[in-house]
Amino acid sequence: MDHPDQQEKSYHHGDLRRAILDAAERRLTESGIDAVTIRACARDAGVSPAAPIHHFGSLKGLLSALAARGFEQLVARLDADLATRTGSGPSLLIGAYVAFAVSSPKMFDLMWREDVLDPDGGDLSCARRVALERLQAHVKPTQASGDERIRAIRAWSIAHGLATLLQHGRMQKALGAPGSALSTTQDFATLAYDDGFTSL
Amino acid sequence: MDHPDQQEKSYHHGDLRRAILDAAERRLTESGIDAVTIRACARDAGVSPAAPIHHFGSLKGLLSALAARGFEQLVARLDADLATRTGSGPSLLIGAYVAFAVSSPKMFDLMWREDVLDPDGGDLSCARRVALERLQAHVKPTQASGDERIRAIRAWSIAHGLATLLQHGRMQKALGAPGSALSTTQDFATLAYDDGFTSL
DNA sequence: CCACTATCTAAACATTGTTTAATTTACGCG
DNA sequence: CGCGTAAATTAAACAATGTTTAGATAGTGG
Repeated sequence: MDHPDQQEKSYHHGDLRRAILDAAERRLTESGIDAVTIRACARDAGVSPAAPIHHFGSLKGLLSALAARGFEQLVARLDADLATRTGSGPSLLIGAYVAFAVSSPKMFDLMWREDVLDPDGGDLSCARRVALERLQAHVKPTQASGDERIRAIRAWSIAHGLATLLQHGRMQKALGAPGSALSTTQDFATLAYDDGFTSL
Repeated sequence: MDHPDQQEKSYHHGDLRRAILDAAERRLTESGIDAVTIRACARDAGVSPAAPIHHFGSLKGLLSALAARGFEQLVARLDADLATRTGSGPSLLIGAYVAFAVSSPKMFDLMWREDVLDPDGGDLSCARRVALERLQAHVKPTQASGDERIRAIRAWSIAHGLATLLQHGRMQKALGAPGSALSTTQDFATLAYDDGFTSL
C-alpha cells in the first residue's frame, strides 16, 4: 500500500530486491546458509518463488549478492577498527579480520563458500576486490618486494586460518581455551603475533 | 555373483557399505561435494536410495564417513612426509598439511564443512582426533607451557589459512603467483616460515 | 491513448532426502 | 534339516527445493 521512499522504488513492491536481501540476511545470521532458500525468502517477502529468481537470476545470484554485503561489512569493520588506533600495522588488521569472522560467523562462512557463489563477475567480485585491496594496503604499507609478498601471504594466512579454526570451535576443543574468553580485536591481534611486524 | 573376500562380507551385496563409500569418494574428488548424493551413490552401486540410508543413517552420515577417510589419508600423508626427513619440526609439518590440502582439495573442503557433517561422535570424531593429536605432537614436541600453546595456535592457523586460501585460488589472484608453481611439501614449508620454529 | 517493458504470479517439472511397509536373504539354534 | 529372527534391501510415497514456462499486471515513454 504505502510506498516507503527507499532506493529504487520499483514497479510493484517498492523495493523488492532489498526486501528479499534483508530476508536472506536475517535467515543467514539466524539459521545458517541452508535456511536461505529461494522459496523461503520469497515467503518472507510475501511474493512468489519466481520473483527472487527474476531479481537475482538464481539461488547462487542471491547468495552472491548477500556475500557482497558481507565484504562491505568487513571493510566497514576494518576501517572502524583502524580508525581508533593510530599506528596501524598488520597485527591490528589481523585482529579486526578475525574479530569480524567471530562476530559474524555465518556471513564469514558464506563469503568463502565459493561452491554456492556465482563465478567471478558482478557486485560480489567488486566488493571482494575492494576488501582484499584494503587488507593488502595495510599488510604491505610501502612497496612489494619479493620478501614483502611472502610476509603478506603469512599475515593473511594466519588471519584466515585463525578465523576459520576459531569459528569451527576446533581450536578450543583441541588446545583448550587459551586463557580468558577471546572477544576484542586486540585479543586476536596479540594471539596472532605479539612480537610485532618484523618477526613474521 | 562372486564374493570378493573383503572386510565384512555382508549379507546380500558382499560389502555394500564400502562400495557406496567408494562411489561417494569418486564423486567427491571428480565432481565436488554437491555430486555426492544419496541417490547418485545408490545408482552407482546399483541399489535403491534407502540402502545407503540404512548403512549411514542419512546423507550427513555418509559424508561424515567420507570425511573420516579424509582424516585418515591426512595422517598417512603426514607420517609419510615426516618419515623422509629426520629433523621434523613444525615447518615441515605445515608443509605437509598444506600439500595435502592442495593435492586433495575437495576432500580437504569436506573435512571442514561441519554444516554437512554429523555432530561429534562416531568414526569421524575419532579419526579427526587422531589427526589433530598427530599435528599437536609435532608442533609442541616437549611440554605445553602457556607460550607453547600460543605457538601451536599460530602454527596451525598459518597452515590452515594457507591451505584454505591457496585452495580457493584467491591468493594467486590477489597477490600474483609467488614465483614458480607451488607443489612440493618443502615449497609450502618455506612459504609458511623459513626462519625456523623459534621465530614464530 | 497506446505500445512496451519490467514485475510478478500460477502452475508445472525434475530432483533431492527421508519414511513407511513389505520383501528378500542370511544366520543361529533347536 | 527347519524354523524363526534379525539384517539388508526394495518399492512407493511425501515434502521440499531450484528452475522454467506462459501469462497477467502495472507503470513508463511516445
